[in-house]
Amino acid sequence: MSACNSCVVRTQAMCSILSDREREEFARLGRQMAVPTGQTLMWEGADSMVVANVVSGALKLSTSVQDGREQIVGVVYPSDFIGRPFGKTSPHSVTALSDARLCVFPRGAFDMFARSHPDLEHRLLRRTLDELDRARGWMLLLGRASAREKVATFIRDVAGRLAAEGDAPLTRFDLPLSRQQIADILGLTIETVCRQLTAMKRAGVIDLIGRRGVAILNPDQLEDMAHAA
Amino acid sequence: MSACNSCVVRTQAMCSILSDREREEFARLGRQMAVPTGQTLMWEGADSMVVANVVSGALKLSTSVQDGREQIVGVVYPSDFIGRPFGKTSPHSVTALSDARLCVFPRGAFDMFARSHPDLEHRLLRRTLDELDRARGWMLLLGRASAREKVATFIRDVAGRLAAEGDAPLTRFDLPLSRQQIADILGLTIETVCRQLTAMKRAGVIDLIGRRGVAILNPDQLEDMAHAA
DNA sequence: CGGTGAGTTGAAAGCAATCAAATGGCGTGG
DNA sequence: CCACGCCATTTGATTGCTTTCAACTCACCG
Repeated sequence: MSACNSCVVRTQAMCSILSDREREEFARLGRQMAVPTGQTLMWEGADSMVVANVVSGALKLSTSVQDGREQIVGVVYPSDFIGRPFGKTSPHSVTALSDARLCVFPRGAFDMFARSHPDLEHRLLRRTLDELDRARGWMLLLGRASAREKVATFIRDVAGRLAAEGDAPLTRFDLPLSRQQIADILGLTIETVCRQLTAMKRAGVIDLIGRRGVAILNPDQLEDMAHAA
Repeated sequence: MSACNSCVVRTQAMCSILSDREREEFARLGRQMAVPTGQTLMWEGADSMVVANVVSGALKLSTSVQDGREQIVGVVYPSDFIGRPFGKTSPHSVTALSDARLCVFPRGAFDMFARSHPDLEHRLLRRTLDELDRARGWMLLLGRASAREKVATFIRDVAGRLAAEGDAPLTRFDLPLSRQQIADILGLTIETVCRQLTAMKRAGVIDLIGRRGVAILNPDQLEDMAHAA
Protein backbone atom coordinates (compact mmCIF):
# COMPACT_ATOMS: atom_id res chain seq x y z
CA MET A 1 0.00 0.00 0.00
CA SER A 2 2.74 2.43 0.91
CA ALA A 3 4.38 4.77 -1.55
CA CYS A 4 7.70 3.29 -0.45
CA ASN A 5 7.71 0.77 -3.25
CA SER A 6 7.98 3.49 -5.81
CA CYS A 7 10.16 5.78 -3.73
CA VAL A 8 13.15 7.04 -5.66
CA VAL A 9 15.42 7.15 -2.65
CA ARG A 10 14.29 3.82 -1.25
CA THR A 11 17.64 2.22 -1.93
CA GLN A 12 19.76 5.00 -0.46
CA ALA A 13 17.74 6.45 2.39
CA MET A 14 18.06 4.91 5.79
CA CYS A 15 14.75 3.08 5.48
CA SER A 16 16.47 0.74 3.07
CA ILE A 17 17.73 -1.53 5.84
CA LEU A 18 14.22 -2.26 7.06
CA SER A 19 12.47 -5.47 6.06
CA ASP A 20 9.32 -5.13 3.96
CA ARG A 21 7.17 -5.69 7.01
CA GLU A 22 9.07 -3.18 9.12
CA ARG A 23 9.04 -0.62 6.38
CA GLU A 24 5.31 -0.89 6.09
CA GLU A 25 4.95 -0.26 9.80
CA PHE A 26 7.42 2.61 9.53
CA ALA A 27 5.60 4.12 6.58
CA ARG A 28 2.35 4.18 8.52
CA LEU A 29 3.97 6.57 11.01
CA GLY A 30 4.68 9.22 8.43
CA ARG A 31 3.39 10.71 5.25
CA GLN A 32 4.69 12.24 2.06
CA MET A 33 4.53 15.97 1.79
CA ALA A 34 5.33 18.58 -0.84
CA VAL A 35 7.23 21.69 0.18
CA PRO A 36 7.30 24.58 -2.29
CA THR A 37 10.40 26.68 -2.89
CA GLY A 38 11.06 29.13 -0.10
CA GLN A 39 8.82 27.51 2.45
CA THR A 40 10.31 27.01 5.90
CA LEU A 41 9.59 23.65 7.40
CA MET A 42 11.20 24.13 10.76
CA TRP A 43 12.22 27.22 12.72
CA GLU A 44 15.43 27.77 14.60
CA GLY A 45 14.82 27.30 18.30
CA ALA A 46 11.26 26.11 17.83
CA ASP A 47 10.00 22.83 19.23
CA SER A 48 11.26 19.97 17.17
CA MET A 49 8.02 18.34 16.06
CA VAL A 50 8.99 16.36 13.02
CA VAL A 51 11.84 14.65 11.28
CA ALA A 52 11.94 13.74 7.60
CA ASN A 53 13.69 12.09 4.72
CA VAL A 54 14.28 14.12 1.58
CA VAL A 55 12.75 12.43 -1.45
CA SER A 56 13.47 15.14 -3.98
CA GLY A 57 14.68 18.73 -4.08
CA ALA A 58 17.19 20.56 -1.91
CA LEU A 59 16.81 22.33 1.43
CA LYS A 60 19.04 24.58 3.47
CA LEU A 61 19.75 24.49 7.20
CA SER A 62 20.44 27.93 8.57
CA THR A 63 20.91 30.00 11.68
CA SER A 64 21.04 33.74 12.00
CA VAL A 65 21.79 36.59 14.37
CA GLN A 66 19.52 39.50 15.28
CA ASP A 67 20.58 41.95 12.61
CA GLY A 68 19.74 39.71 9.69
CA ARG A 69 23.10 38.16 9.00
CA GLU A 70 22.47 34.54 8.11
CA GLN A 71 24.75 31.54 7.93
CA ILE A 72 23.74 28.42 6.05
CA VAL A 73 25.11 25.51 8.04
CA GLY A 74 24.14 22.73 5.70
CA VAL A 75 22.38 21.79 2.49
CA VAL A 76 20.50 18.52 2.20
CA TYR A 77 19.67 16.53 -0.91
CA PRO A 78 17.53 13.49 -1.75
CA SER A 79 17.95 10.57 0.67
CA ASP A 80 19.33 12.90 3.36
CA PHE A 81 17.73 13.12 6.76
CA ILE A 82 16.27 16.27 8.31
CA GLY A 83 15.43 17.20 11.87
CA ARG A 84 16.62 16.65 15.38
CA PRO A 85 15.61 13.31 16.87
CA PHE A 86 15.84 12.87 20.63
CA GLY A 87 15.90 16.60 21.28
CA LYS A 88 13.43 19.23 22.35
CA THR A 89 14.22 22.04 19.95
CA SER A 90 15.47 22.39 16.43
CA PRO A 91 18.89 24.06 16.41
CA HIS A 92 18.40 25.64 12.97
CA SER A 93 15.77 26.52 10.42
CA VAL A 94 15.06 24.27 7.45
CA THR A 95 13.91 25.94 4.25
CA ALA A 96 13.26 24.55 0.78
CA LEU A 97 15.68 25.84 -1.86
CA SER A 98 13.60 24.22 -4.59
CA ASP A 99 10.25 22.48 -4.70
CA ALA A 100 10.85 19.43 -2.58
CA ARG A 101 9.14 16.21 -1.56
CA LEU A 102 9.66 14.89 1.93
CA CYS A 103 8.71 11.82 3.88
CA VAL A 104 7.73 13.34 7.22
CA PHE A 105 7.41 11.66 10.62
CA PRO A 106 6.21 13.01 13.96
CA ARG A 107 9.33 13.19 16.09
CA GLY A 108 7.94 11.25 19.03
CA ALA A 109 6.80 8.35 16.90
CA PHE A 110 10.06 8.33 15.01
CA ASP A 111 12.12 8.35 18.19
CA MET A 112 10.21 5.41 19.54
CA PHE A 113 10.42 3.44 16.34
CA ALA A 114 14.14 4.10 16.07
CA ARG A 115 14.74 3.06 19.67
CA SER A 116 13.22 -0.30 18.93
CA HIS A 117 15.01 -0.83 15.60
CA PRO A 118 18.75 -0.78 16.25
CA ASP A 119 19.58 -1.24 12.59
CA LEU A 120 17.77 1.97 11.75
CA GLU A 121 19.55 3.81 14.55
CA HIS A 122 22.84 2.46 13.35
CA ARG A 123 22.14 3.78 9.91
CA LEU A 124 21.19 7.13 11.37
CA LEU A 125 24.36 7.17 13.44
CA ARG A 126 26.53 6.63 10.38
CA ARG A 127 24.70 9.35 8.55
CA THR A 128 25.18 11.73 11.47
CA LEU A 129 28.87 10.94 11.73
CA ASP A 130 29.27 11.70 8.02
CA GLU A 131 27.35 14.92 8.44
CA LEU A 132 29.59 15.90 11.35
CA ASP A 133 32.70 15.27 9.25
CA ARG A 134 31.25 17.41 6.49
CA ALA A 135 30.39 20.21 8.91
CA ARG A 136 33.92 20.19 10.28
CA GLY A 137 35.43 20.32 6.83
CA TRP A 138 33.25 23.30 6.18
CA MET A 139 34.61 24.96 9.30
CA LEU A 140 38.09 24.88 7.83
CA LEU A 141 36.74 26.63 4.77
CA LEU A 142 34.90 29.28 6.77
CA GLY A 143 37.73 29.97 9.15
CA ARG A 144 40.81 29.83 7.00
CA ALA A 145 40.02 30.11 3.31
CA SER A 146 40.18 33.20 1.09
CA ALA A 147 37.18 34.27 -0.94
CA ARG A 148 38.74 32.68 -4.02
CA GLU A 149 39.27 29.37 -2.27
CA LYS A 150 35.76 29.37 -0.89
CA VAL A 151 34.07 29.95 -4.22
CA ALA A 152 36.28 27.47 -6.09
CA THR A 153 35.66 24.83 -3.45
CA PHE A 154 31.96 25.48 -3.61
CA ILE A 155 31.79 25.04 -7.38
CA ARG A 156 33.84 21.88 -7.22
CA ASP A 157 31.71 20.40 -4.45
CA VAL A 158 28.43 21.13 -6.17
CA ALA A 159 29.73 19.53 -9.35
CA GLY A 160 30.52 16.43 -7.34
CA ARG A 161 27.33 16.38 -5.31
CA LEU A 162 25.08 16.81 -8.34
CA ALA A 163 26.67 13.93 -10.25
CA ALA A 164 24.97 10.58 -9.87
CA GLU A 165 26.47 8.47 -7.09
CA GLY A 166 29.82 7.14 -8.27
CA ASP A 167 29.96 9.21 -11.43
CA ALA A 168 32.57 11.81 -12.24
CA PRO A 169 31.75 15.40 -11.29
CA LEU A 170 29.60 17.21 -13.83
CA THR A 171 31.22 19.71 -16.16
CA ARG A 172 28.07 21.64 -16.92
CA PHE A 173 25.18 22.18 -14.54
CA ASP A 174 22.84 24.66 -12.89
CA LEU A 175 23.58 25.90 -9.41
CA PRO A 176 20.82 24.98 -6.97
CA LEU A 177 21.38 28.25 -5.12
CA SER A 178 21.14 31.98 -5.76
CA ARG A 179 24.20 34.20 -5.41
CA GLN A 180 22.93 35.40 -2.05
CA GLN A 181 22.55 31.84 -0.82
CA ILE A 182 26.03 30.96 -2.00
CA ALA A 183 27.28 33.98 -0.06
CA ASP A 184 25.41 32.78 3.03
CA ILE A 185 27.01 29.38 2.74
CA LEU A 186 30.53 30.68 2.31
CA GLY A 187 30.36 33.50 4.81
CA LEU A 188 30.85 36.16 2.13
CA THR A 189 28.82 38.98 0.63
CA ILE A 190 26.95 38.60 -2.63
CA GLU A 191 29.27 41.09 -4.35
CA THR A 192 32.36 39.15 -3.40
CA VAL A 193 30.85 35.93 -4.73
CA CYS A 194 30.07 37.68 -8.02
CA ARG A 195 33.53 39.12 -8.35
CA GLN A 196 35.20 35.79 -7.69
CA LEU A 197 32.99 34.05 -10.23
CA THR A 198 33.70 36.72 -12.83
CA ALA A 199 37.42 36.53 -12.12
CA MET A 200 37.36 32.76 -12.54
CA LYS A 201 35.49 33.18 -15.78
CA ARG A 202 38.04 35.71 -17.03
CA ALA A 203 40.79 33.28 -16.03
CA GLY A 204 39.17 30.69 -18.30
CA VAL A 205 38.54 28.24 -15.49
CA ILE A 206 34.77 28.28 -15.69
CA ASP A 207 32.06 29.73 -17.85
CA LEU A 208 28.85 31.30 -16.60
CA ILE A 209 25.68 30.63 -18.56
CA GLY A 210 22.70 32.75 -17.61
CA ARG A 211 21.86 33.13 -13.93
CA ARG A 212 22.38 29.63 -12.68
CA GLY A 213 24.43 27.81 -15.30
CA VAL A 214 28.09 26.91 -14.79
CA ALA A 215 30.52 25.07 -17.04
CA ILE A 216 33.83 23.85 -15.72
CA LEU A 217 36.40 24.47 -18.44
CA ASN A 218 39.55 23.60 -16.55
CA PRO A 219 38.97 21.20 -13.65
CA ASP A 220 42.66 21.04 -12.68
CA GLN A 221 42.99 24.76 -12.32
CA LEU A 222 39.72 24.81 -10.39
CA GLU A 223 41.15 22.22 -8.05
CA ASP A 224 44.25 24.36 -7.54
CA MET A 225 42.17 27.38 -6.73
CA ALA A 226 40.21 25.39 -4.18
CA HIS A 227 43.40 24.67 -2.28
CA ALA A 228 45.27 27.94 -2.32
CA ALA A 229 44.63 31.22 -4.06
CA MET B 1 39.07 -5.57 38.49
CA SER B 2 38.56 -2.87 35.90
CA ALA B 3 39.54 0.70 36.50
CA CYS B 4 35.94 1.61 35.58
CA ASN B 5 34.77 1.46 39.17
CA SER B 6 36.92 4.38 40.10
CA CYS B 7 36.56 6.21 36.81
CA VAL B 8 35.71 9.85 37.29
CA VAL B 9 33.61 10.07 34.14
CA ARG B 10 31.85 6.75 34.70
CA THR B 11 28.53 8.45 35.36
CA GLN B 12 28.67 10.79 32.38
CA ALA B 13 30.53 8.92 29.67
CA MET B 14 28.55 6.70 27.37
CA CYS B 15 29.70 3.56 29.16
CA SER B 16 27.34 4.50 31.97
CA ILE B 17 24.36 2.81 30.36
CA LEU B 18 26.07 -0.57 30.32
CA SER B 19 25.30 -3.13 33.01
CA ASP B 20 28.16 -4.12 35.31
CA ARG B 21 28.68 -7.31 33.37
CA GLU B 22 28.65 -5.55 30.01
CA ARG B 23 30.96 -2.87 31.20
CA GLU B 24 33.45 -5.44 32.34
CA GLU B 25 33.39 -7.01 28.91
CA PHE B 26 33.69 -3.59 27.33
CA ALA B 27 36.59 -2.61 29.57
CA ARG B 28 38.51 -5.69 28.50
CA LEU B 29 38.52 -4.35 24.93
CA GLY B 30 40.37 -1.18 25.81
CA ARG B 31 42.92 0.24 28.14
CA GLN B 32 43.69 3.46 29.92
CA MET B 33 46.40 5.60 28.47
CA ALA B 34 48.18 8.82 29.38
CA VAL B 35 48.76 11.40 26.68
CA PRO B 36 51.20 14.21 27.46
CA THR B 37 50.58 17.79 26.38
CA GLY B 38 51.24 18.34 22.72
CA GLN B 39 51.17 14.71 21.71
CA THR B 40 49.09 13.86 18.68
CA LEU B 41 46.98 10.77 19.08
CA MET B 42 45.51 10.59 15.63
CA TRP B 43 46.51 12.13 12.31
CA GLU B 44 44.23 13.75 9.78
CA GLY B 45 43.62 11.36 6.92
CA ALA B 46 45.41 8.47 8.59
CA ASP B 47 43.76 5.12 9.14
CA SER B 48 41.34 5.31 11.98
CA MET B 49 42.71 2.70 14.34
CA VAL B 50 41.29 3.65 17.70
CA VAL B 51 38.47 5.43 19.41
CA ALA B 52 38.53 6.69 22.99
CA ASN B 53 36.75 8.29 25.89
CA VAL B 54 38.36 11.28 27.55
CA VAL B 55 38.90 10.68 31.25
CA SER B 56 40.75 13.88 32.05
CA GLY B 57 42.39 16.78 30.25
CA ALA B 58 41.44 18.54 27.02
CA LEU B 59 42.23 17.72 23.39
CA LYS B 60 41.80 19.57 20.13
CA LEU B 61 40.47 18.28 16.83
CA SER B 62 42.08 20.05 13.91
CA THR B 63 42.52 20.08 10.16
CA SER B 64 44.94 22.10 8.12
CA VAL B 65 45.91 23.06 4.61
CA GLN B 66 49.31 22.69 2.95
CA ASP B 67 50.79 26.04 3.87
CA GLY B 68 50.44 25.60 7.59
CA ARG B 69 47.16 27.34 8.21
CA GLU B 70 45.30 25.32 10.80
CA GLN B 71 41.71 25.30 11.91
CA ILE B 72 40.65 23.74 15.19
CA VAL B 73 37.27 22.12 14.54
CA GLY B 74 36.52 20.99 18.04
CA VAL B 75 37.78 20.75 21.60
CA VAL B 76 36.91 17.76 23.75
CA TYR B 77 36.73 17.49 27.52
CA PRO B 78 36.32 14.70 30.07
CA SER B 79 33.55 12.21 29.23
CA ASP B 80 33.63 13.23 25.56
CA PHE B 81 34.21 10.69 22.84
CA ILE B 82 37.07 10.76 20.34
CA GLY B 83 37.59 9.05 17.02
CA ARG B 84 35.66 7.94 13.98
CA PRO B 85 33.79 4.68 14.44
CA PHE B 86 32.57 2.85 11.34
CA GLY B 87 34.94 4.69 9.06
CA LYS B 88 38.23 4.00 7.40
CA THR B 89 40.10 7.23 8.02
CA SER B 90 40.18 9.90 10.66
CA PRO B 91 38.91 13.21 9.24
CA HIS B 92 41.03 15.34 11.58
CA SER B 93 44.02 15.23 13.90
CA VAL B 94 43.58 14.84 17.64
CA THR B 95 46.17 16.48 19.87
CA ALA B 96 46.38 16.86 23.63
CA LEU B 97 46.11 20.46 24.84
CA SER B 98 47.01 19.39 28.35
CA ASP B 99 48.19 16.16 29.92
CA ALA B 100 45.25 13.86 29.39
CA ARG B 101 44.03 10.41 30.34
CA LEU B 102 42.05 8.41 27.82
CA CYS B 103 40.22 5.13 27.75
CA VAL B 104 41.29 3.77 24.35
CA PHE B 105 39.66 1.04 22.25
CA PRO B 106 40.77 -0.54 18.99
CA ARG B 107 38.27 0.69 16.42
CA GLY B 108 37.35 -2.71 15.05
CA ALA B 109 36.59 -4.15 18.46
CA PHE B 110 34.66 -1.07 19.45
CA ASP B 111 32.60 -1.12 16.27
CA MET B 112 31.64 -4.71 16.83
CA PHE B 113 30.78 -4.22 20.49
CA ALA B 114 28.68 -1.18 19.65
CA ARG B 115 26.81 -3.02 16.89
CA SER B 116 25.75 -5.62 19.40
CA HIS B 117 24.79 -3.17 22.14
CA PRO B 118 22.05 -0.87 20.83
CA ASP B 119 21.91 1.13 24.04
CA LEU B 120 25.53 2.09 23.64
CA GLU B 121 24.99 3.04 20.03
CA HIS B 122 21.98 5.09 21.03
CA ARG B 123 24.09 6.94 23.52
CA LEU B 124 26.75 7.52 20.91
CA LEU B 125 24.12 8.76 18.47
CA ARG B 126 22.86 11.35 20.92
CA ARG B 127 26.37 12.48 21.61
CA THR B 128 27.08 12.80 17.90
CA LEU B 129 23.88 14.76 17.31
CA ASP B 130 24.89 17.18 20.07
CA GLU B 131 28.35 17.48 18.63
CA LEU B 132 26.87 18.24 15.20
CA ASP B 133 24.70 20.98 16.69
CA ARG B 134 27.72 22.47 18.38
CA ALA B 135 29.77 22.34 15.18
CA ARG B 136 27.02 24.13 13.28
CA GLY B 137 26.77 26.84 15.91
CA TRP B 138 30.47 27.31 15.52
CA MET B 139 30.02 27.73 11.78
CA LEU B 140 27.84 30.76 12.39
CA LEU B 141 30.61 32.24 14.47
CA LEU B 142 33.30 31.51 11.89
CA GLY B 143 31.31 32.72 8.93
CA ARG B 144 29.50 35.77 10.20
CA ALA B 145 31.06 37.14 13.37
CA SER B 146 33.53 40.00 13.73
CA ALA B 147 36.80 39.52 15.59
CA ARG B 148 35.28 41.19 18.64
CA GLU B 149 32.26 38.91 18.62
CA LYS B 150 34.41 35.83 18.18
CA VAL B 151 36.69 36.57 21.10
CA ALA B 152 33.85 37.65 23.39
CA THR B 153 31.89 34.52 22.55
CA PHE B 154 34.93 32.39 23.17
CA ILE B 155 35.54 33.85 26.63
CA ARG B 156 31.90 33.46 27.55
CA ASP B 157 31.79 29.85 26.36
CA VAL B 158 34.93 28.82 28.18
CA ALA B 159 33.60 30.36 31.38
CA GLY B 160 30.48 28.25 30.97
CA ARG B 161 32.24 25.08 29.96
CA LEU B 162 34.72 25.22 32.82
CA ALA B 163 32.06 25.67 35.47
CA ALA B 164 30.85 22.49 37.14
CA GLU B 165 27.78 21.01 35.44
CA GLY B 166 24.79 23.15 36.35
CA ASP B 167 26.77 25.90 38.02
CA ALA B 168 26.89 29.51 36.90
CA PRO B 169 29.75 30.44 34.55
CA LEU B 170 33.01 31.17 36.32
CA THR B 171 34.12 34.76 36.76
CA ARG B 172 37.82 34.00 37.17
CA PHE B 173 39.66 31.15 35.52
CA ASP B 174 42.65 30.12 33.43
CA LEU B 175 42.25 29.64 29.70
CA PRO B 176 43.01 26.07 28.65
CA LEU B 177 44.49 27.36 25.38
CA SER B 178 47.35 29.53 24.21
CA ARG B 179 46.68 32.68 22.20
CA GLN B 180 47.69 30.86 19.04
CA GLN B 181 45.25 28.06 19.76
CA ILE B 182 42.48 30.53 20.44
CA ALA B 183 43.28 32.12 17.09
CA ASP B 184 43.11 28.71 15.41
CA ILE B 185 39.71 28.08 16.93
CA LEU B 186 38.25 31.42 15.94
CA GLY B 187 39.78 31.65 12.49
CA LEU B 188 41.87 34.71 13.42
CA THR B 189 45.55 35.56 13.80
CA ILE B 190 47.25 35.64 17.15
CA GLU B 191 47.75 39.40 16.91
CA THR B 192 44.06 40.02 16.37
CA VAL B 193 43.16 37.88 19.36
CA CYS B 194 45.59 39.85 21.51
CA ARG B 195 44.28 43.18 20.36
CA GLN B 196 40.69 42.21 21.02
CA LEU B 197 41.52 40.96 24.49
CA THR B 198 43.43 44.13 25.29
CA ALA B 199 40.58 46.26 23.98
CA MET B 200 38.10 44.36 26.14
CA LYS B 201 40.36 44.86 29.11
CA ARG B 202 40.60 48.59 28.40
CA ALA B 203 36.81 48.68 28.13
CA GLY B 204 36.65 47.25 31.64
CA VAL B 205 34.80 44.12 30.56
CA ILE B 206 37.48 41.64 31.53
CA ASP B 207 40.83 41.61 33.25
CA LEU B 208 43.86 39.64 32.11
CA ILE B 209 46.00 38.04 34.79
CA GLY B 210 49.33 36.67 33.63
CA ARG B 211 49.41 34.56 30.48
CA ARG B 212 46.37 32.41 30.98
CA GLY B 213 44.25 34.08 33.63
CA VAL B 214 40.99 35.86 32.84
CA ALA B 215 38.50 37.60 35.11
CA ILE B 216 35.08 38.60 33.86
CA LEU B 217 34.29 41.99 35.35
CA ASN B 218 31.12 42.77 33.47
CA PRO B 219 29.23 39.69 32.28
CA ASP B 220 26.36 41.67 30.75
CA GLN B 221 28.63 43.76 28.59
CA LEU B 222 30.51 40.62 27.60
CA GLU B 223 27.24 39.06 26.55
CA ASP B 224 26.46 42.10 24.42
CA MET B 225 29.82 41.93 22.73
CA ALA B 226 29.26 38.28 21.94
CA HIS B 227 26.16 39.15 19.97
CA ALA B 228 27.07 42.28 18.08
CA ALA B 229 30.15 44.44 18.10
C1' DC C 1 8.12 44.83 -25.03
C1' DG C 2 8.55 46.81 -20.75
C1' DG C 3 9.03 45.89 -15.74
C1' DT C 4 11.28 43.89 -11.96
C1' DG C 5 14.51 41.90 -9.20
C1' DA C 6 18.75 39.19 -9.48
C1' DG C 7 23.17 39.86 -10.69
C1' DT C 8 27.29 42.63 -11.97
C1' DT C 9 30.57 46.26 -11.75
C1' DG C 10 32.89 50.37 -9.70
C1' DA C 11 34.81 53.31 -5.99
C1' DA C 12 35.83 53.98 -1.32
C1' DA C 13 36.14 52.60 3.45
C1' DG C 14 37.12 49.40 7.15
C1' DC C 15 38.81 45.59 9.43
C1' DA C 16 41.88 42.02 10.05
C1' DA C 17 46.33 40.24 8.25
C1' DT C 18 51.05 40.90 7.77
C1' DC C 19 55.49 42.44 8.94
C1' DA C 20 58.35 44.11 12.54
C1' DA C 21 59.85 45.25 17.07
C1' DA C 22 59.29 45.55 22.12
C1' DT C 23 57.76 43.61 26.45
C1' DG C 24 57.29 40.50 30.10
C1' DG C 25 56.15 35.90 32.31
C1' DC C 26 58.32 31.99 33.75
C1' DG C 27 61.67 28.36 34.21
C1' DT C 28 66.61 27.71 34.84
C1' DG C 29 71.06 28.03 36.69
C1' DG C 30 73.97 30.53 39.46
C1' DC D 1 66.82 34.25 46.23
C1' DC D 2 68.06 36.64 42.24
C1' DA D 3 69.76 37.27 37.47
C1' DC D 4 69.34 35.51 32.78
C1' DG D 5 67.40 33.95 28.63
C1' DC D 6 63.76 32.17 25.97
C1' DC D 7 59.51 32.31 24.10
C1' DA D 8 54.72 33.68 24.42
C1' DT D 9 52.49 37.76 24.19
C1' DT D 10 51.80 42.47 23.26
C1' DT D 11 52.06 46.64 20.63
C1' DG D 12 52.91 49.42 16.41
C1' DA D 13 52.78 50.53 11.38
C1' DT D 14 51.33 49.25 7.02
C1' DT D 15 49.14 46.54 3.57
C1' DG D 16 45.50 44.45 1.28
C1' DC D 17 41.33 41.81 1.03
C1' DT D 18 36.58 42.00 1.73
C1' DT D 19 32.80 44.80 2.76
C1' DT D 20 29.99 48.60 1.99
C1' DC D 21 27.56 51.83 -0.67
C1' DA D 22 25.95 52.94 -5.09
C1' DA D 23 24.85 52.66 -9.87
C1' DC D 24 24.09 49.93 -13.70
C1' DT D 25 22.91 45.70 -16.64
C1' DC D 26 20.48 41.97 -17.93
C1' DA D 27 17.74 37.64 -17.60
C1' DC D 28 13.36 36.19 -17.22
C1' DC D 29 8.25 36.93 -16.77
C1' DG D 30 4.05 38.56 -17.86
